[in-house]
Amino acid sequence: MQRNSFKAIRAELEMRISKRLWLPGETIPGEEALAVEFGAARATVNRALQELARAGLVERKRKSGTRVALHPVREARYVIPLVRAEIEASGMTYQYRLIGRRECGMPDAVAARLDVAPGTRGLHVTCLHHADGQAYQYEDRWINLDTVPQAGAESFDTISPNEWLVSNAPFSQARFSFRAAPAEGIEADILGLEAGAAVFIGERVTWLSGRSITFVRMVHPPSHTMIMDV
Amino acid sequence: MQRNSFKAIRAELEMRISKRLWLPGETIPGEEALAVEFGAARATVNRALQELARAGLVERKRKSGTRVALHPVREARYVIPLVRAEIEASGMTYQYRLIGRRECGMPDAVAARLDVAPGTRGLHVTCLHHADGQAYQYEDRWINLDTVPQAGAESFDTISPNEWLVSNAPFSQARFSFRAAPAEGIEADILGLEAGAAVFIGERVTWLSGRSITFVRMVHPPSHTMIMDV
DNA sequence: CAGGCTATTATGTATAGACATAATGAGTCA
DNA sequence: TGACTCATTATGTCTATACATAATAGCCTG
Repeated sequence: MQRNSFKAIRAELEMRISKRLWLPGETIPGEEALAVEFGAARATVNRALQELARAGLVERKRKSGTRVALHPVREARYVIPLVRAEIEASGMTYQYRLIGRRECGMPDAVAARLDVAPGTRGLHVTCLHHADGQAYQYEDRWINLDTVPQAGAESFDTISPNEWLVSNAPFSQARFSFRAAPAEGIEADILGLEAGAAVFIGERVTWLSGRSITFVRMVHPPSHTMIMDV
Repeated sequence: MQRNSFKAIRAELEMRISKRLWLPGETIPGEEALAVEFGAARATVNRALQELARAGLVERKRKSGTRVALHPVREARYVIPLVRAEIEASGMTYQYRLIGRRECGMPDAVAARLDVAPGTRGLHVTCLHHADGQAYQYEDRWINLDTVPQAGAESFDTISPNEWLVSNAPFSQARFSFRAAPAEGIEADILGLEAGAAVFIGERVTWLSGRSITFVRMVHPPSHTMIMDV
């Protein structure tokens, strides 16, 4: 790593912030000044600062300058899972079973999540992912056929919509949510749980350049733990 | 947005990928060619492509070029929460209550998580975070006094260990886990839930350059949803 | 033909200079 | 006093050029 590379500068600034040479809330020197200090071009310092801002370590505003974030927000990485890979990576055998597949009007709640007019037709697919013969995840998915019309031609008999979409419908934005809830009706039946058992529910909506792709609800039995490393 | 800005170029390329004008696995034109096509400098195209690569839509390799990702493995950002900020950001009033604070030997399970000898002394703090008067999170934390001795001098009467540590003990690594579980004993009592209610449990261990700092178990009542945006 | 060297190529990074844009604050006018 | 205008300032972006670097393909050598 070069002495004046944007990476070196970024690392140096990161160090000053973590060692509290610059306190949270404090305004740090401007790009011009830092460029002089590091003997680099302003564009280089700019790149380093932009990355720090993206990482949440500093906040930048035109005219007022760059300040150290008050609560140095760290970001964790969470890799969006391909269920099959997730299961096979832990040495278990993966099995997939399609439960239902139907093209029909979306319920209002789903249409709202996908930001389409109420009643818009979509593809509704439900299926089950097994790990070593045990139910691992129940997947309840709606696909927006306006954005992913090719999905209409897919049976999902042997390939899960999770896997198919990963390969066929890239996305640029996503919103995840996770929560605990008591198992209810169909979900409890399918997962083989008693009603009220604490299930782990993940929901996800994905978008590509402003157009919604899919909304999925993933239900895991109580033993499931989601792990994230930073 | 300018016609030839890196954002416009990024959006156009994103569109071509989403509309499958360029198929997954396909090599797209080089920076030079795209620069000519868009009437922009190569650096501008480079910036657009780098962002797409960071977003996981394309894969770039020197000499071989840029290809549309086969399995767009994307990583989500998960911001490590400062409970108070999280609550206040949603317009609710925050309230903190210390439940217990004791310096004593760690249970084996905790010592193992913190990677210290069984029986090592640590600071055990339990407390409750309220949002608009409702129990929001029960926090059960062990602090490694070998790495953070200053914590021993802190009463945690008015400032939560979460907040204190964020400001006083930076970390370099962390491992999170999340799961759903039935509420048990003390936790159920404190959160005012019936035994067996589905609670959302987060656990986190943080480290600074190979030395463990703290292990925390955070229990949320069933209504809680954790949201993550990409 | 194996093994290693070399030229080629596409991306990666740095630079100086220029102009764009948002936010601020000072000055102006009613 | 208040509302408006305008200059100032720091960041945001773009360009043209140059050189760095990783990976590949092909060539040479033993």
